Amino acid sequence: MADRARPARLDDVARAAGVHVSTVSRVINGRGEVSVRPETRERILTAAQELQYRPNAIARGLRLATTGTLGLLVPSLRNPVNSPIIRGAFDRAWERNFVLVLAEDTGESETAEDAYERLVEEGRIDGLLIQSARIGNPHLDAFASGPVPCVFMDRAHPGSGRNVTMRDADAGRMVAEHFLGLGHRFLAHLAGPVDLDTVARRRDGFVEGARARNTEPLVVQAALSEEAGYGAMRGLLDQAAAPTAVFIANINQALGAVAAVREARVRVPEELSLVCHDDDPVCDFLDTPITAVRMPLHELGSTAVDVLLDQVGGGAPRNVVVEAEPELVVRRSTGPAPP
Amino acid sequence: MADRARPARLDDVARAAGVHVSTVSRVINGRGEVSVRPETRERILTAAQELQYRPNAIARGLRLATTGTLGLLVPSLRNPVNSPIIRGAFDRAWERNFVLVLAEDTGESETAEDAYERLVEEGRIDGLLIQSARIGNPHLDAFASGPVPCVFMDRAHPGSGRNVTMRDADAGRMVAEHFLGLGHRFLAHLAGPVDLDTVARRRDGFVEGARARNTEPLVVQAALSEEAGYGAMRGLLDQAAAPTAVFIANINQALGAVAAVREARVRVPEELSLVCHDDDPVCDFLDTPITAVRMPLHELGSTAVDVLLDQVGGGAPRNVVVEAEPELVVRRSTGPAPP
DNA sequence: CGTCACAACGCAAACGTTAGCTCAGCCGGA
DNA sequence: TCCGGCTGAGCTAACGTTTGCGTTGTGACG
Repeated sequence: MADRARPARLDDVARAAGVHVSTVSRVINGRGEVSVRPETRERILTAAQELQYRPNAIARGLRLATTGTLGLLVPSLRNPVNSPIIRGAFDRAWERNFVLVLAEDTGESETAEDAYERLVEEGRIDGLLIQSARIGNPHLDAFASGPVPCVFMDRAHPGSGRNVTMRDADAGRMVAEHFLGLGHRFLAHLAGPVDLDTVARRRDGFVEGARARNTEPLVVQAALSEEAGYGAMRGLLDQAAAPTAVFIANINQALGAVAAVREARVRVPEELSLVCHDDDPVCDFLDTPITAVRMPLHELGSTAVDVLLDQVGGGAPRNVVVEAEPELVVRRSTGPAPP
Repeated sequence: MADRARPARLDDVARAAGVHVSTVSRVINGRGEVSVRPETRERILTAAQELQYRPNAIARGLRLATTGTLGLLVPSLRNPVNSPIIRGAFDRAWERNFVLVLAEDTGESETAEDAYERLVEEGRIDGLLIQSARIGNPHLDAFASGPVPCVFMDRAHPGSGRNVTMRDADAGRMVAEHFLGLGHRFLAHLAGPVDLDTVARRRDGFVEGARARNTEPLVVQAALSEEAGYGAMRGLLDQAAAPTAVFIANINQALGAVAAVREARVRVPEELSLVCHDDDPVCDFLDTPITAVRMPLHELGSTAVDVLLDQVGGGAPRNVVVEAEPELVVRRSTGPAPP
């Protein structure tokens, strides 16, 4: 019914209100201090309303050299941990009147550079969020010094001076203290690849927390996958003196580890306490629901957007650690140390 | 080092090559049949290369009234089922030289219309993908008849004539046949809300498959949540004559249902066989890994993009069912019927 | 009554592309 | 030799906004 045929332009509104386009423009996005008669303003506003006028973002983008769009480069749309971050970023961006375009860095050949070309060099975005940058990507520095502001979230890009991270060390420390408080003395950490700074910080916090009470935890490394978690946990259980409490680096490892524990018929939490980093809906529905540390992922996304927009607005790049504390969600996989 | 200060424009390339901008434009995105001397063409091309020229997407968008951008409206970034769809859409869009902007319809107040305004009415996108539209949204018809093409994926919008769906009925039928093949005679389906067409088709296929062998399955409805799955499964188990095989509508329900089964100390698959719709990494890591039907979600996303771009290119809207067959991933939760 | 300041708007040039039209040469054929 | 057609470009007007500047008209003030 409504003549959707051609969306109304500034000119249409101007004609309808009997004024010039420039006046309409000023009234519509003037911040109040435009000198225009109240009566004229009213006329313009109602005309705009009736014609359902919406400013064309593309034309405005061309004129203002700013698109109202942010890019989000994610390592994998597969990993469920990403969604709260994406969501957090999306929500805040939306709130602040920006839209988000997606790009995926699958790690294959040149996908990151391809994304960079398509988004940054073609002028589609005002700022770029890089989530968990693939470490060692030689183009990262180029991104950081490129024509549009960018911010690295979760995994930092060392030396870039524009990282938004979480209190990973506190998470590790928190888990260590939880274990120690339950009387455990032989702790272990199933760590991920420690060239990931986020993984390294978790480990450091855990180790530090244990040492503060004169305990040296065992640390083993494994990839962040189910298979690796399975293998690493088997290794731990086969030891002469097996640990009584294990902190697992992420949910995927944890799923594998739990399978290994089940296979070995070790009882949780009577004989072994488990904590997993990254809370996930699944944690609630394993045979024994697993205690997990919930990171402020949503806040990570939203503050990353804030920090980025600060840069877009002309602010200097800076490193930020999101304030929110990691939270330990205690379920049934942790209990007092065996006697 | 490279003077990122100001990205090269068409004009810069023209000056460098000693020709007019229009010639550069023609050479750069001409499809070959432009009449220009090979020598000139060469000169332009190398100049563009040296200046690292990239066409400005915004300016081009304004001129061509086409943005090279597609919108993706998703119901929730939380639901993990969405990610393969998003990924599929993203991949194909990227392949076909489109970028994807995200919008979330949280279901609160006016988020869908808000997204519509920001994306469609402000002219940011050339087409809109609507994933699992919230049923009953009064604006859906407006979307369908709006100024930019749109396509509904997964959940159809009845009568819109632009739905991309999967072979849901075949999925249901396949599960029924699997059960029947194992000798089960008392089947049940834990269905979702059947006002969702996708849920209804699954159910119909299941029922039909059972009836084809003269068995009338029990169908109960519950919300697509863990709690509802838990409750519904309790109800089934409490029955005088409990079913020996249950087809569960989605992964969330399944997690709740599995918890109920565990609590009731019913052995799977000895006493009860379970199949869950929607395969998920979790399925592998439950105490007894659960047989699931894997839907071609990635294909759903990619063909939705194809169908949409067809419309964008001027093609008439149409309904499409993605060809790929649902696949039954047999795990340990299904076995022969108890004697 | 002349001048001046200021309010209230119009004009036009940009932003970077693209495409229809124009136009100068040049070659071939009558 | 003249004309027509073709090749290889250039010119220019858009696309829809924004904004610095120019131009009116009005009231106040000396």
